[in-house]
Amino acid sequence: MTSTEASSRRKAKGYGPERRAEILNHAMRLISEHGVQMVSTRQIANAVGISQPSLYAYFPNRQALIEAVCVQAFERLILVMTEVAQTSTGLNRLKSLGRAYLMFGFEQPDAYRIGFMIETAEPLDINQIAPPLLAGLRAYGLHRQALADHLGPGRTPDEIDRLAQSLWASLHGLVALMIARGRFPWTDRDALIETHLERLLTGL
Amino acid sequence: MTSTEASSRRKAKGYGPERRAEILNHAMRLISEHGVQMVSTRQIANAVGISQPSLYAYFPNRQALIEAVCVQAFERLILVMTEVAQTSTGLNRLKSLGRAYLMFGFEQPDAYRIGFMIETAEPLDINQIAPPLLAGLRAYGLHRQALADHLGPGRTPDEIDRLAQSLWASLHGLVALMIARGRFPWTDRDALIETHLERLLTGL
DNA sequence: AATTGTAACCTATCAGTGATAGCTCATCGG
DNA sequence: CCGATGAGCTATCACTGATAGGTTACAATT
Repeated sequence: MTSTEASSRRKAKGYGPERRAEILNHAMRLISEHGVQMVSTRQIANAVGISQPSLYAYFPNRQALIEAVCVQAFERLILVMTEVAQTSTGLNRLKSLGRAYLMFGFEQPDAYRIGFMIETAEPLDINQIAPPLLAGLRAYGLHRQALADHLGPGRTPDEIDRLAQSLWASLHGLVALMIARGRFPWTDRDALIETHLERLLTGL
Repeated sequence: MTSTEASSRRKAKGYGPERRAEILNHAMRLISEHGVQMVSTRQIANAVGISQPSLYAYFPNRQALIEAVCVQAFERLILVMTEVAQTSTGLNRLKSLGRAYLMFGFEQPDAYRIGFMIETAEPLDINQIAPPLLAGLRAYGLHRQALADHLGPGRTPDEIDRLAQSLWASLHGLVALMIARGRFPWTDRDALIETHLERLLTGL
């Protein structure tokens, strides 16, 4: 109903970028509905109203399409985190960012899944930087910057990286595990979130 | 070279359980070499020296075969964690368990993926949970018990659950994120592991 | 207004995938 | 020696991601 089949035999030409965005939106919806493994290029093309090979005019292969979907999801988190980062400082900012990150995951599990839980392929070429990695770096960068600001000078970049990545991974772990194992007898979510943040930030 | 092709046109009959184990061993080797997504049922059957449909006499489908491989891997995790749990006590035991858990994830990423990262729509009924998930639950049980032992009496079960789940999620986060985002510029893995364990256990 | 070049789109097809149907023949109890 | 059993096989299915090459819409040029 919502996704109209191609009524005419051939879909009108779409201006490059617009059609690309159209493909991404349909792909994101289908993936969040059925899971990335269950969505084929033919299903995506059919939803858009074009033929399956036409996708390959916009993406070199299926993997690249999936990665482009991930980039969109990252953008949403970056927006939220950027806003939160401007409302506080120091340890409070770090905690608020963490809480915003967790809440984003719980409230928009589909976006979170696509952004952080769908695996990307191993590097084909070391020199080529994949877009999802760049988008992920931006989100992580906000978090790392907040940590660096709180810790103050006198820390090596490597030390900051280790702490930032450990903290980042711990935040991810709670969201990812609660999404992937929603049937597990978790304790009260809000209490668990506060315990998690409290434990992670003590001693910093 | 290592995997002998079927020399005769037809492979001699194998006694059920032995052939099943033979299939699992070849599948485990192929998966560890090429990754679970890159191994087809035909490749597995070819390595064993039987036809591809013959696999379906031992496993209802490919997913069941993969899960059986993971159960083997998980048995090793539980074995390692059980041994570790007996060689130390208190905080050291908790730390050793965490380290063993992390190393398992890094060394058996495919087994880890299926056990902890692939989402399931399975029923809550404990008797119908897929074997790999049960193995994961058993591992969590060892972890929670070690934490309870360390904390000693005077803690409510709910308090123990919150701490155990927060800690477990943090461990999971590091493995899951490093598996799912192998392209991210992580700091030195061993140093990151130690920093992670150190941070998670301070204050307990 | 007709022409032409570009590129967006198509159909047809490929090799490879997981899975099923149905035949064959090795093995063993009688 | 002979049937029954079942482990193994070949043939085939529907579907996947991807490629080759023809077709047509559209804008720019004449």
